Amino acid sequence: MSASATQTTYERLRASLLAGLYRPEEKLKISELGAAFSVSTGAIREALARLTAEGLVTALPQRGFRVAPVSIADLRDLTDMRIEVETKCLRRAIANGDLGWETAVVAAHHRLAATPIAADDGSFSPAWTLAHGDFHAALAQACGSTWMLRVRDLLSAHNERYLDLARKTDRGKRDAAREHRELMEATVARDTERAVSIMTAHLGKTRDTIEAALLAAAAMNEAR
Amino acid sequence: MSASATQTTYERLRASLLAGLYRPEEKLKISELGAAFSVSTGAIREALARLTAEGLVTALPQRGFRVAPVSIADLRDLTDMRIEVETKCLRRAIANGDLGWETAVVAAHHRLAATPIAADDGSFSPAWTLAHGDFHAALAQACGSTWMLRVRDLLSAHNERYLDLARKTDRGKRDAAREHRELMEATVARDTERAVSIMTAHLGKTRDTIEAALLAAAAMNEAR
DNA sequence: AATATACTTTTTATTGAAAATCTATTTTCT
DNA sequence: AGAAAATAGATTTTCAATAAAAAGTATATT
Repeated sequence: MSASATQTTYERLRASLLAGLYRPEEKLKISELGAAFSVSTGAIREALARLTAEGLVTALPQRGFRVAPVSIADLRDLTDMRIEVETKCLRRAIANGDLGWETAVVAAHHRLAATPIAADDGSFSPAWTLAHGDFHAALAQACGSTWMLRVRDLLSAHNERYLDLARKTDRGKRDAAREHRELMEATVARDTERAVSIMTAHLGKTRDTIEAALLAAAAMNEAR
Repeated sequence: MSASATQTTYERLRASLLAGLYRPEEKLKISELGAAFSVSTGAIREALARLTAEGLVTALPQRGFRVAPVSIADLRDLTDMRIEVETKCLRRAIANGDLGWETAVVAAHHRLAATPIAADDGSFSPAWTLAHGDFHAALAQACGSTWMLRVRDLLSAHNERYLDLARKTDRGKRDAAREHRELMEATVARDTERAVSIMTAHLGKTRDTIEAALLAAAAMNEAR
């Protein structure tokens, strides 16, 4: 095995979290996780410590770890920030990006467009989720700022968690494929203002969709 | 003891790191740290894991932990990002902030202005460093966005590390006290554009000062 | 019936030592 | 001499046992 156990445990746990395998505020019992991943509690603890620093997990001293909570307020705040950062990245990438970057964007879009959005059970397919994340990452990549990309990654991770919560709603009511295509086209055409405006609208729509899903879920819970 | 051992260890280690107690790229030996803080390797490991997620420490699997490197390129990138985020926070804070916030800004400035900048050995005094950090934090506080503040904190932490590297240079050549006072005045007067422009200049000057110090240090190393 | 108290169980926190891995040095061979 | 291999030493990683704390449960008390 190349990487260490703690490293792989961290990655696996993070992936599970982003895939929505655990519900928000659910308690993450160290020994259970250890059993599930078949590593010692030490490794789990270390992974959880890192996830805590990322904000994906909250730690209460002497009281263990929980999945970070979600809320509509946080989603809105997160999206505001994402719009700031993603558009800033996009502007800089369009200004700085070379042909290699352009090619990567086109490639990532092609893969995204060719990947079926829905899995058998009606939720987002994992392949689509991956391709979608990669496409957005590809757009930002040439921004030339390590710090911007780092913050972008952090925000994306948190957004992915929300995306997953909304994975059974509203799909198809919006033409996400078209939004992505237009975003790609404007970017490759180096039409900065158009690309930024599409991106802003795209992120806003995503927020609205998730918000609706969260409200629907809350209403369901209310009427249990 | 109120908090847990891992928690306090994390905080202590982080403070040491921000205070520049360990040099960039210095190896952080787990057992040594354990002896220094008199806790077990597990606690150290957990603290280091969190610091790794924050980017203050780098982890090489099977090869331990090191203090994150510094570079002029990173400083520039960091400062660019800081200017983006700090000004965005400031704009929003000036728009949203209530009297309580205004009061906190004035108070933080008063403390900063009244704290001697230099310690006996000529470096920044810890009290000044603290007051300085608090003043800048106070300015941003009312921005109304948790995410923005979170990112701001992250960037500030990294900046503090750089500040410390420059702590023996150039102090006095610039009138930081005046910059701070003008920043406070423009903010309290709700003069957004003026405050933003002072902030931008302030962060830029800080970067230049640190850059000069880094170059000087590199030259010294060259000619060892 | 509601609250308080003592007891039990579960879970977290912490430790130190064993196992695995790396680094530097020495030795061997071409 | 220079490269490859072996060895020894140091360090990291992992683990499982112990201690401490919190949560839960049942019993007693007001």
